Parts: sequence; C-alpha cells; structure tokens
Amino acid sequence: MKIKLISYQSPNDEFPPLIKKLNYIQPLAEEEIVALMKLHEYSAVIDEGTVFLEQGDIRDRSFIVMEGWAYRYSSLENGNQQVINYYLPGDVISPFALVMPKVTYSVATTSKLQVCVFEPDCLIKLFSEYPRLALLYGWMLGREDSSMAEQVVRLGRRSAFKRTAHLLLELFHRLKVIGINDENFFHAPITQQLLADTLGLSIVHINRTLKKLQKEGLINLSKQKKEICLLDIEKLKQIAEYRIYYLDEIKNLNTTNKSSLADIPSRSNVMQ
Amino acid sequence: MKIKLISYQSPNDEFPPLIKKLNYIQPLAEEEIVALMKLHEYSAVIDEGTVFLEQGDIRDRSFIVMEGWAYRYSSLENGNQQVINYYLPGDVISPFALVMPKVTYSVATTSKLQVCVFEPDCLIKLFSEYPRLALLYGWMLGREDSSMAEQVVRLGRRSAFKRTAHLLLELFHRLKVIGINDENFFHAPITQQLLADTLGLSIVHINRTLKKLQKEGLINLSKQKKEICLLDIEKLKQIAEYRIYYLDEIKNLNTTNKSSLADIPSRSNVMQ
DNA sequence: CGCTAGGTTGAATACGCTCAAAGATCGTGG
DNA sequence: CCACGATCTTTGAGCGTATTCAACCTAGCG
Repeated sequence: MKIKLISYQSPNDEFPPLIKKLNYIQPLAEEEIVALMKLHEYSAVIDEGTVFLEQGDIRDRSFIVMEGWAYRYSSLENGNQQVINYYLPGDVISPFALVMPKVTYSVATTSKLQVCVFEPDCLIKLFSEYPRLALLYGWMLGREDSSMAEQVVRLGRRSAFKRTAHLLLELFHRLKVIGINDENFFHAPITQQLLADTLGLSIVHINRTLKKLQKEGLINLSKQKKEICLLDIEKLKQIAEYRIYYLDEIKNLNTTNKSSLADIPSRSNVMQ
Repeated sequence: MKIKLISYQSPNDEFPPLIKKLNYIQPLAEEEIVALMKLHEYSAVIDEGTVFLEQGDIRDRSFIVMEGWAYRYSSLENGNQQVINYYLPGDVISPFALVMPKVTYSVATTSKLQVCVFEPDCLIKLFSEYPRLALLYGWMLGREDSSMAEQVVRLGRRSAFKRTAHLLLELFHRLKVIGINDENFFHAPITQQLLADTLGLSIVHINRTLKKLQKEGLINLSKQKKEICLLDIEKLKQIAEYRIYYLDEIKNLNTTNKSSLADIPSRSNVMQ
C-alpha cells in the first residue's frame, strides 16, 4: 500500500496524543516537546477498513496514531482472524521498524485513521540528544508489553463474560489517559465481529455476552454511534479482576528508584 | 526475595547464550562481545520452583538467563494461573526494569536457574558507546513482542491440538538458536500443569492432547528425563500453521533496508 | 427500493472442563 | 532397603461453555 504524506498541522493548538500520553506519566520539558514534534512532521490519512501493513512487507517507517483506531492481527488458514492489539491515538505502530523492517503481523484500520509517519532514523537522533526521551520510549514499549501480556491472560484464563468486561475497561482506561473520553463512555469504532476476533470468541457468543452485560446493568451500547457506556465501573472491575496498575504508575516511583526518569537530565551534554 | 550475587565465570570458554543469540542474527565485532561481557559480571543461582520476582515488587535490575528456564505469569482469584511467556537461556528477564521498576507480573523458575544480573544503568553506558548494541537490544525486544503476539494467536484462535503443537515448535526453535538442542529433541523442565497454564487448558485436557500427539506419531515424551522429541517436524508445522519467520530473519535484510544494522558503525565516535 | 453489512436469536453439537479416583515416580526418613 | 508421602500423570464419566449452522432482523446507502 502506498501512503500519501502531507505535512502535519496539529488542530486547535492541542498537543498530539503521543505527547499527551508521555506527559501524563512524566511531565515533559518544553524543549522535549519541541523535539518530539519532529516525529510529527508528516502525516497521512488512511481510509476505514484498510490493511495498510501486511505480514511480510518490508517497511522501515513507524507511525503515530493521531486519530482513529487500528489493530494488529493474524489470519489463519480457515479464515479466522485473531486481533493481537489495538492502536489508539498516541500509540506507535511498528515501534521496532528500524531493527525489524519485516512486518510480522498485518495492521488494519477500524475507522478513518490519521497517523504521523517518521523514519526510525529520527528516533536515533532524538534519543542521542534527549536521552530521557529514549527512556520514555522504553517506558511506552514496556507498557505495550504489559498490555499484550494482559491480552494473553484474558484469552487464556478468563470466561467470555470476564474477558469482555476486562477488554472494555482497558480500552476505556487507555482512552482516558489521552483525554478523549467522558466520565463513563467512549466511542469505539469496532464491530462485534472484531470484538469476537479480539477475544477469541465466535460472533454469536460475543453478541450474547454483550447482551448479558447490558441485561445486568453493567454497560450500555448505543448501536448507531458505536458508543460504549460503562454503567458500573467498580463492579466491572471486580468481575473482570481488573488491575489498573499495569498501564501507568511510573509517576510515583521517582523517589524509590535511584536512577529514575526524573533524575536523568532531559538534555544530554554529549558532543555530537 | 533476596538474591545472592557471585561473580560469573563462563563455563568451558563458551560464549554466554545471550551473545550466541545476538551473534546468530548479526555477527558481532570482537569489542562488542567484550562490551556485552560487562552485563555478565555478576551471577546468581536460584532454586527450582522459586518465585523470584513478584507482582508489585520494586526491582530495578535485569537478569540474563544462563541456564534453566523461568516463566512470567499472572495468578487469578480462583487459583488459576496463566503463563505469559518463558525465559530460556539467552533471554532477558525484566528488560524494561530501568523505566518500569515496578514488577507487573511475577516470574518463577521451572528448574534450577542460573542468571547474570545487571543494573540497567549498565545498558545506558553500553548503548552510548556501542549504538549498534542498542539496536540489537531493540531487535531482541521486537522478537519478544512477536513471540508474545504468537502466544495471543495460539490462545485465541487455535484448537488445543494445534496450540500444543505450535508451542512445542516454538520452544524447539528458540532453543536451537542458542544451540542447546539436538536434531529433533530437547529437554523441557516443565510439568503438564505448567503446559496447561501456558496454553489455557485444563491439566486433564493437556494430558489427553499430548497423548494424541504421541498416538499420531508426532512427538515422543520420555517421562523421567522430561525430554520432548519431535518426530515429524514438517507435519507438526503444517498442523500448527507454524510460521518460523517471526523469530529470526533479520539476517537477509541488510541489503533491502537502507539503514540496517550492518551499516551502523559498531563503535560510536561520540565523545563522552 | 433493494442491496449489503452488521446485529440478533434459536437449536444442535462439540470441545474442553470438572470431579473423582487410581497409577507412577521420586525423595526422605525410619 | 523399604515404606510413606508428595507430586505428577493418567483415565473415565458427566457436564457446561462456547461453537456452528441457519434464519431473520435492522440500519445505512446507492
């Protein structure tokens, strides 16, 4: 797939979601933000329902999601698919593109997707000038690792009911960090088929499970607009055995950890 | 858990498995190997069946497995466990320790485990001197990402039979890279209970599945010594839809990718 | 207005689970 | 050296969660 690049203009003076996310866990210096904007120079818009990275492709670019959702998946011979993870605004698609230019899993969009595109070389430059950003990037990778680990636990050892509740909570939480949801509902541009493929269930069963969650007063789905409303977050967390802390909480560690992010100078004094 | 450190002595002049693994995908320069040995200064031995990292702990060390197996897992309220991934010789436990000192998932040993222990600060020094090693470390993280993604696919969309075959093939392959298995069999220090917890199955069912694999002449288990013999690797791969390439194969990319690992000077000329 | 994609429901089936009990294997201590 | 307990493996039987198949419904769009 050929992607047409245009220059990126951040809308109404807001920071791009990646910066929001990083700033959420570790307040950024002015110059770090400026430096991060270098990853946001070129953008592209990709239609809904497009496979824009295909297993086996050689692609040495990374993408930052600005708006919309994408997902990484694997197709099996019998036509089944398994969604591995979602890319929400602020997430980096192909974070290892520099060292693993061969795409191992396809990536597709669930909605119109706006991304910024950068060459991984930019990262190297960025990191050598701002080593703390390298660590923050590492934090982000670690967070994605945890998130995928949780997907393993969901699929391996949770019932359909708990699985579904758990996923909805995670999506809600991730959107909250970048500030694009309200008190208790969010816009989820996904079909039940995709949910089924995420949770390793059949479409029939995910439909029944969602119905059950609604009947029990735990969630509310507004069909047309694809809004999901979590009616009783505490109860959902309890049902799903949802542990929030795998997603953030580097914040309070600065004092307990001798070489924490806060101690590292944001600007390197290495001579180039 | 308190871990007692001793100095590390590599046995009979062999390279440590991490170096073997990195060298396998990208031949290392002499001085890079020397530098990597700095991560191997201190070692520790941990008994079989020990939980040595516990969810919630604050630990800012990383570990390199020298010998034996460990695994990362999550415990649920009903007593069930889900294994997320295995750490085999050459694998790094807690690769994100510097930026995520809070342990998100417990790690335990399946056998007597010898590890080398390093402070993540060492990594920073290492990477600033030898930037290519930073990329190789990144490659390793990307590989682990793929491996966990495959675990998601196994659990979500494969039958017990295919799942089991697939996992055995992956373990076999990973051991092969570090050169500790023979033509078609390997030593796997795991119980059926652990296999069940890895594959999201009950112990009864994993037992029956292994029996079926044996009956069909695909594998052979020597109970006492925990050796697993793959009798027909090609057929197993076909059954499991096993795709090897998510595990290695950076090798041949040097020509197609303009900023490949091979092009990057092994020694940085950055002034410290 | 009719087509298509997505959502809903019922019924039969199957894969994998739970419960239960018995066999192996190994380490330990008498 | 054997007996005992602990851990792991094996097997049977009944059950339940989730699947498959099939049909119908609904909303959006040309």
